[in-house]
Amino acid sequence: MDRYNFKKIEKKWQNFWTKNKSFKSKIDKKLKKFYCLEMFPYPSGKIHMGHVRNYTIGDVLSRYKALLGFNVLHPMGWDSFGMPAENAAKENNLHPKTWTEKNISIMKEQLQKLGLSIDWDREISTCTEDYYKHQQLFFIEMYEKGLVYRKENYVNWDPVDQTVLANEQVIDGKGWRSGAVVERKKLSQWFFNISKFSDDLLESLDNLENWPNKVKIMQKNWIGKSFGCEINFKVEGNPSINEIKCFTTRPDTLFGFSFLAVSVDHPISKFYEKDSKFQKFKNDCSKTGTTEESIAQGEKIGFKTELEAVNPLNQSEKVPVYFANFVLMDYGFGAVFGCPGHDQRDLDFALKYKLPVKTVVKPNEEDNNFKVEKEAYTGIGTIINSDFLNGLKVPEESITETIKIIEKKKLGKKTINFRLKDWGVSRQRYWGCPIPMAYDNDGNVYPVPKDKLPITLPEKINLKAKGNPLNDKNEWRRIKINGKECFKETDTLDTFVDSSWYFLRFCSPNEQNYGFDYDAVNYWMPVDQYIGGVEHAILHLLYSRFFVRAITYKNKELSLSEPFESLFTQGMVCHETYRDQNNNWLNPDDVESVDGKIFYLKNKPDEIVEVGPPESMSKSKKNTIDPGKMIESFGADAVRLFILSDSPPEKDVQWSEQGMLASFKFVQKFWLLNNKIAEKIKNSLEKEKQEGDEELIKFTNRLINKMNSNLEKFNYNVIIANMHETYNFLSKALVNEFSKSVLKDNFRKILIVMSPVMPHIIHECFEINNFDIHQKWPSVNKKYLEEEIVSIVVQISGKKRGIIQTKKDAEEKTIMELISKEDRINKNIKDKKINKVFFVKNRLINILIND
RNA sequence: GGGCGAAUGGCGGAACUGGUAGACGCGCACGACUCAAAAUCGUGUUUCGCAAGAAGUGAGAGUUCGAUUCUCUCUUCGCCCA
Repeated sequence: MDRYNFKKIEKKWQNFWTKNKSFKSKIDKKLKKFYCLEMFPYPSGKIHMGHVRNYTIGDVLSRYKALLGFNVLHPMGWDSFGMPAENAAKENNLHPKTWTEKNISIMKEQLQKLGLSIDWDREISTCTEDYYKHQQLFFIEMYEKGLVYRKENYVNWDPVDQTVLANEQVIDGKGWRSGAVVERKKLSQWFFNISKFSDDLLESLDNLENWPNKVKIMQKNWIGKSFGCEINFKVEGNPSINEIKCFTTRPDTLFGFSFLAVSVDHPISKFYEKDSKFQKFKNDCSKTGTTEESIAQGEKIGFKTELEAVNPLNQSEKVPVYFANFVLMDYGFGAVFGCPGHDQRDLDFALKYKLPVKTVVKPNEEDNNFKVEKEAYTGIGTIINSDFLNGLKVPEESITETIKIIEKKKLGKKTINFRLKDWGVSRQRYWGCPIPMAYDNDGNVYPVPKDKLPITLPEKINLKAKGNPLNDKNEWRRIKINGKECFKETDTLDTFVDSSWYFLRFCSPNEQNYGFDYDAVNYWMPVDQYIGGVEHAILHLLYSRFFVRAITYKNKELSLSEPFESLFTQGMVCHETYRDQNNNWLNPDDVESVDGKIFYLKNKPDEIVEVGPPESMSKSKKNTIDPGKMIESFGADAVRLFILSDSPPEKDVQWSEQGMLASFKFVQKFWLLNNKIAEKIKNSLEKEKQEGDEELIKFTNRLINKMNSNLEKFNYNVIIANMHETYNFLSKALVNEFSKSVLKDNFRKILIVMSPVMPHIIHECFEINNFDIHQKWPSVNKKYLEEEIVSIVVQISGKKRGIIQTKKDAEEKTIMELISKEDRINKNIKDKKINKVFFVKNRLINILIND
């Protein structure tokens, strides 16, 4: 018998699927829909193993649901705007569009070689005018609904890339791509008013029952709702400044007040603008980034004013007022009261400027002489040294009680504060969606009229210019609005905007007049299963949730609250790392080993290679495996099989050459088995009953049952184990004779349940056996799940002493009789007094004896 | 520092709702086929022990007739936030 020629057969079925548009999805209101979506890729060049894992998981689910009779939508597209295209363009003198399109065609071909059940007629690419023109209309609509605004804001400025960075793009105070130290810079920026929905975004998390808990917790922390109180501090020293308003979550520590710190952008700063020392200080502050992390870790610096703030709970106490770099204007009111005893940041500041440290909370196990010295105490405890607040339990009682007192004395009021800030969407980049706004010569802002949309990107561009290349395009910038000469906005949108609604576009990708067709979205949405990496747990998912709210806001035509009904976050694909004697990273291809213990450079046994622990595959560590090569050498079915086999999908999986080979062998073995069975079916006689029938029917039903529950629970690694079990069973069972129809029918069912994982070979098997290739998922006959003979575990005083085979549903008495006949078990009980017997039907008997 | 999660053979990992721990795969060992090797097939493989048996799911306690599973404390690791 021939070896299985995966190249020929995989190609054959991929062509078949393409030609017949086998995965084309159409709205059919009679059918139950299932929208399966994996996070779409950035077209960076070639697909990587992470993609293979992500899309294989989604494909198994899609094929399974389709076999179950769902109307499945399984689309694919490209998140194709973004900086890498611009960077690559600079390096290679290629236009970002050319570079992107080339990558898309390579990656699309690779994905097709994986045999994914994707409706390619719905392919979208966010960098095309056909996509982003709708996004511009959304922007205008959001502007009209008051969800978009412009404000001056500090941004993380990367001086090398000449761009604004989002907080998460700043790592250890440096730009994630350039590595340059990030500066603060004030720019006019466009913002989405995401904080308008803070409460809704938070509360609705509870309804997302099929989201991983950890993702919900991360989002909750990110939104960061906190209760606190705003307090008005009386200020003396300057007749123009009477009061400074602060937000605090810890009003209960007011008696520990030893300074008041305000942001350099606080309204009172205007009184100091002429002060050259203040100017210098302000300048120094701009060297710290704007992330919470860089503020927490950076040096705390202050600028002392002549002002004094009065402690509202103790009018006789006055403390100095500082400008400080760790206070941000966009949190609270740009002012905080300093309590060094119970806030580490405040303590660092107080120690530096020799301000008093007052202890007003003690841990429960300490006495009233407890004193804070080098470390602020932020834990639970009791209020001390605080006059009428003394004795209150920290934190709940002390905070609520203090707020009550403050409100009663009309010094401030209870407030809710969110950590979530509005979403700054302006990027000083060429390769993004142009923001459809314009300015006249006086700086007035106009939305681009809808009939002048879309604003398309100019094709010819000089990317080598510093800063935003669109700034130089004077001709392109001109636009007439209401007869007035205006200039287009040159900033483009954050690419997170592109991916915040692509799942809507997939519902009606060819709709020309609007971003989506209402009927289509009302039918397909929400996404029933969203699958992707946990690294997008916060931003992408939060932004998408916001976007759905923004679109449905003041819009009665769409009833959609959440974009993603269920979420599955898959683990990463890891590989060992290798380094040579000079500490250079090495490719797995350049390394070999005879015994699997000692590794050396290929063909150079003298050059020993250092083996590091498995880490997420990355180009920088060179521990990547190219999926294209793997598919080339082993075939798509084998690669799909392996990527699912070794670990549960939500956990990291380690790439293993041996595991890959084992999966390849399995496909080969299965082919031989299929041919044997095909032969056997042909030669079997149609008899009433044959010796192997019963066992085969039982096995098949159990297999389907296991497959059902493992598929529903995403235990895809166990499914592969079930497939191996099936092989082992069948190859042994073949010595028996079967009745023709029984063998045929059961083998057909077995093939169906294996088809989601290895669709190519199974379709070939269908064909060889003359089975229809359009099958339905088989149902389980529960009758065959039950055993007539069961094994009962016999425990004596909790210890396993033996196993007894008996008829199903046997009573305790019967079992005891059987035990008395089994010497090996009985010797443990005879002559002993039986205290008690625990009996679990069909499972176990536990006999407690007196020793 | 805070939050979340994990820990099972030489390795990756199974185990329903508390009821036979180690499914399945890798590796390893032995055997068959072969002049030989590869490939393939078969058998075995938690540890200690010749065996009977004993121990065993990161460590320690608790609940229970019975705990990988539930509770508490600790250790280590991972992820996220700071």
